[in-house]
Amino acid sequence: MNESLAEKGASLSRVEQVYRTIRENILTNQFPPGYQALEPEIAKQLGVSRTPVREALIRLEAEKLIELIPRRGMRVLPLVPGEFLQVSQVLIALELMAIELLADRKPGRDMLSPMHDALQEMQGALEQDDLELWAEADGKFYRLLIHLCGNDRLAQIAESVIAQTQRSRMITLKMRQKPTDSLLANRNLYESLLAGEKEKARNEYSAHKMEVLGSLMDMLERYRLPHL
Amino acid sequence: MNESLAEKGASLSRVEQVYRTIRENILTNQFPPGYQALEPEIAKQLGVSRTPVREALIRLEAEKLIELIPRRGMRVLPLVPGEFLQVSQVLIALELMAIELLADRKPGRDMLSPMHDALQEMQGALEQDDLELWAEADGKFYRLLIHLCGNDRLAQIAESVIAQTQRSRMITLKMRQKPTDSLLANRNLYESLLAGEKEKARNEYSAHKMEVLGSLMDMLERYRLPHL
DNA sequence: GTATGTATTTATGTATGCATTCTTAAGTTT
DNA sequence: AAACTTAAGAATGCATACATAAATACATAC
Repeated sequence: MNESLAEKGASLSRVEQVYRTIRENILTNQFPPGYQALEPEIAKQLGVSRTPVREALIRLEAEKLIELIPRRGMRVLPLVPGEFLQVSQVLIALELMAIELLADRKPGRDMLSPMHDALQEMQGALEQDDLELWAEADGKFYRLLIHLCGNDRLAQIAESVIAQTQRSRMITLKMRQKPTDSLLANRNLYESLLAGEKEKARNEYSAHKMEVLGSLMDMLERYRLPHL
Repeated sequence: MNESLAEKGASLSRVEQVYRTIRENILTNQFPPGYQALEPEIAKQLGVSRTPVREALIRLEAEKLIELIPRRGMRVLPLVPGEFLQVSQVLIALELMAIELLADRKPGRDMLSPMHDALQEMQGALEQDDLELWAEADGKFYRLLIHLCGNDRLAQIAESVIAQTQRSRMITLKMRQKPTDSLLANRNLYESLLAGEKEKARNEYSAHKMEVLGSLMDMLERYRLPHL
């Protein structure tokens, strides 16, 4: 698993440290979907008492990253395809709003420059055929969208939703064909935002995302993945 | 405050009971925005130890209903107008998606009948000039929308967002003029959904909601409400 | 009266204790 | 061998204990 928390910076509360550690383990798939662990187990591993572990688990459960089952401890929540679809739809809803809000801010080149950078990264990754890198840049691009729109609450909720699908993303990554079209779609989105063409941005995003999602769902069915 | 939990049905865990009690107190404004209370206080009031109180508070904090400040206990989160706007935008984003999803399901009269009932209730309330009743029916209408769209995750997140603005709604209720136009807009939305006219439904909803939200924000500014 | 320093109180973060109840293992019966 | 019973073990839910650190009260000095 992970190192004991003993050596970690003592500035943070134990709960916070436990929380972060477990969360990280989930997002990096070290605790894969379905992984189970008991409170005392985790507590011993991390060298703390059950109390902070418990409180951290409650937070993680509220974020829908795990579920707490009496007497079987925590269980990393797998996403069955239907759930993956639902979570993705939520994210799309939020990103659509983010596009709307960002467009309304009439952002200049300076404001959007981080997104431009992300686009460059995506292109670079594509040229090197580095899928991982591409995914990272793509993720960055949309995360920027969310954070630049000016609605912190939206950003925060979106981040939580992203966390829930993080692993799935990594898994489905390999199932997709080369994401050349995605780069193009993102470029178009970027340009539309810069030009302040709200409707265009919305439509482009919507069409592209729905299509990607649709093909992804097909894949899941074809490969009969029981969960993500 | 509230009755001790001693007499409550023992079927639920203490954490759950504490959680529900506090949540209810917040939503009904018995714990108004800014209200503060210390863990030991709450524990004594409810007749339990600090442990379940603590765990309940963590959950409420995750839902953004309260914040936990070291040494000052829990504090019911007030919404400054800017935050109210943001939360409302999130809800709009989700409801827009719900409309899209529901429309795609090609719902028949039977499926939508609860929404129709809510419309009737709104009309009745309007005729009796009963604002409270109207608000309740209006809330029911949109909650149905959310729950009928088939996306449970969306519904759940939306519910949490609604909870955050519940109080604000009740307060701003009195500031608005008679919501005749809202009834009309809701009727139109209902009809469009029934007719499967997705675009129309989206646009109607969007236009109406944005307008109401805009005028509400104006009011808040005019009346200089510091928070909700 | 204001300011400074000290003592006291007390809320919190975390650990530990304990009864309950589920799980699992062992043993027994058919 | 399968099914049922019973006993042991252990995780949980909650209560309690305790050290720490902040807040408050109080006393003293200016």
